[in-house]
Amino acid sequence: MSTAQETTGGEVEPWEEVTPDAARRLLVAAVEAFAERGYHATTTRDIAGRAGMSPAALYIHYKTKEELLHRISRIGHDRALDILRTAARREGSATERLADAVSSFVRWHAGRRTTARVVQYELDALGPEARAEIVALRRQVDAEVRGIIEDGVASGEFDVPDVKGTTLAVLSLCIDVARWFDVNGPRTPEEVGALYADLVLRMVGVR
Amino acid sequence: MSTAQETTGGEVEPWEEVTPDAARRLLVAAVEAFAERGYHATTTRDIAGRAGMSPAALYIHYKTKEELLHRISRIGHDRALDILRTAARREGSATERLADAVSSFVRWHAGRRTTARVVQYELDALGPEARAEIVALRRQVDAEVRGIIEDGVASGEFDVPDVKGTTLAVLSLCIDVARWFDVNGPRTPEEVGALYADLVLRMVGVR
DNA sequence: GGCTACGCTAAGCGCTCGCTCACCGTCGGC
DNA sequence: GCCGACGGTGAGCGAGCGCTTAGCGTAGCC
Repeated sequence: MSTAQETTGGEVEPWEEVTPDAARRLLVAAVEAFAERGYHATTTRDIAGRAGMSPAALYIHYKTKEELLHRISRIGHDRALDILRTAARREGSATERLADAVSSFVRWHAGRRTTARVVQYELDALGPEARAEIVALRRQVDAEVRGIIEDGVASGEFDVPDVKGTTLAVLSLCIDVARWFDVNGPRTPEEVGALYADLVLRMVGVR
Repeated sequence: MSTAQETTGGEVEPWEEVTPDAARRLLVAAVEAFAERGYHATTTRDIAGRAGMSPAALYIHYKTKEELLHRISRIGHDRALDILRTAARREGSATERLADAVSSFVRWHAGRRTTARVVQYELDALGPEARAEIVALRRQVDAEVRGIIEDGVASGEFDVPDVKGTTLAVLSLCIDVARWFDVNGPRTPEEVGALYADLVLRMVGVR
């Protein structure tokens, strides 16, 4: 069942949209470094070193260290939003769509934990304009999940007194997976996804 | 309904165990700075400045910047564990104790969000020995919550197929409050605590 | 009133940071 | 075979970092 190219930790790296090759290698190195130590504790020398280049090479492909974070955050949020949209807009009951959304969203946060960690926890390191752009994407993420829950309430599948609060809690639960998930731990991303889908269905009152 | 001394954001600051006064002022300043910008992005000059002192004054009371983080983390974890222990060991059904534990734990993460943020998200900035000490406290936190859930399963109050996984999810949900809670937002810590207690009872299958 | 102890400051050390610049090897087009 | 474009390097700049040190004001004790 193995597919495509794999890298550290068995994660597939789909940064194919980043070209040329050297720019992608730098970006992947930055994702790893930011995830491990955080944006502010990561040096440009460390990033360049992981990519097998001299410190100056970074500035051929990126204007600043912050631009690297911005690009990573943008691509990561696009991917996260894409995952939720796919689940939200497929055919099926609200129950099925919510379970699908949560399990795939969680699988992403667990399986691609390094990326998710940077995407979810390094937002504050962005400047005002870049952050505003990302915050707009996050509002769309919220809207997709809220939409499914509203559908389930309308159809009578769900029993949810506080739709906005429950949406927040569901997303919060999924996002925090990126903080605690351990690639070498006892659970696979698929197992966590299934467990969380079940827990979330309970939260919305599916009997 | 206002009580005691208040500081920025309406939070009560109970750092009374930290003496002398200058050391406490520095520590409170560090909590605010670490919460706002993160440990690595905070300078010792910034901390001292917030406390109304020169940069060198910090080193009269603390050996290093890391010692400040260690003290904050230690006191914060002690407080968090204390909150959970109190709820876990009171009289009452597992349902009542779990609801109490979650609502008070969440109230702390929301109401004292700056402290909680440092405690929960700056762990990696500690050195190996300090981190090991804190990790031991976190295992006790986990054990308290798992204990209540196990009690509920044993008494037939709860229906939980995966106790360890559910414990993890419950704690994760509560902890993540420190990431998103907004003091100027529409919800009070009490409201979030009540909402989350309800959601968690649903997660453990209380009808 | 002299003396010590203590809390604090001004100045600055050594270092590392993000980033720049002058230069170089390679490779396709003519 | 020459040339420009491109992707890369080595060296290093100015700034800001964590932290130190010499010295100063004040309060308490004899």
